[in-house]
Amino acid sequence: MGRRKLEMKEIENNSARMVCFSKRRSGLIKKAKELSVLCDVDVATIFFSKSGKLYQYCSTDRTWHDF
Amino acid sequence: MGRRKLEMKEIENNSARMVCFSKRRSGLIKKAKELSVLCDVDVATIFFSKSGKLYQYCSTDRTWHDF
DNA sequence: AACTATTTATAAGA
DNA sequence: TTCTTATAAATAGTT
Repeated sequence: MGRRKLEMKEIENNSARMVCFSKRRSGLIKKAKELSVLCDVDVATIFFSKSGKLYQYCSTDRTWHDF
Repeated sequence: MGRRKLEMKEIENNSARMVCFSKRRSGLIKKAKELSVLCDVDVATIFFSKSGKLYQYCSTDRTWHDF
């Protein structure tokens, strides 16, 4: 979607890649929430970013524990 | 999207709910793959279905091990 | 952080 | 259940 069709390869420009990550990450989580509600399914999603950050989403809203 | 806007609550009809789960699950995984490629991020997603089935996707394509 | 032109996802229908 | 298509939703580039 969007003004132009994107080629499916890494976005070279740093800020453009970060913006894309932010937008698509929230889009994916929105979809996960919808799927969870519509189909009564639990969904967990984890993102490991290039910069070493970890983002996680879980539809059951459980607390997260590391080892 | 689609012919009509869906209300955000569990789909009561069993076959309709299963069809929706199947479609949206593959849609979500497609989005996860795209995000992974475009933003050079690893993504893992796990679905726990009502019937007890577990579906998982990971962009790094690692093998899956249970405890 | 908003907007909007377009592309994409998908709910119903075939 | 697989394919189609009308419509809703996501989002790339812009402001």
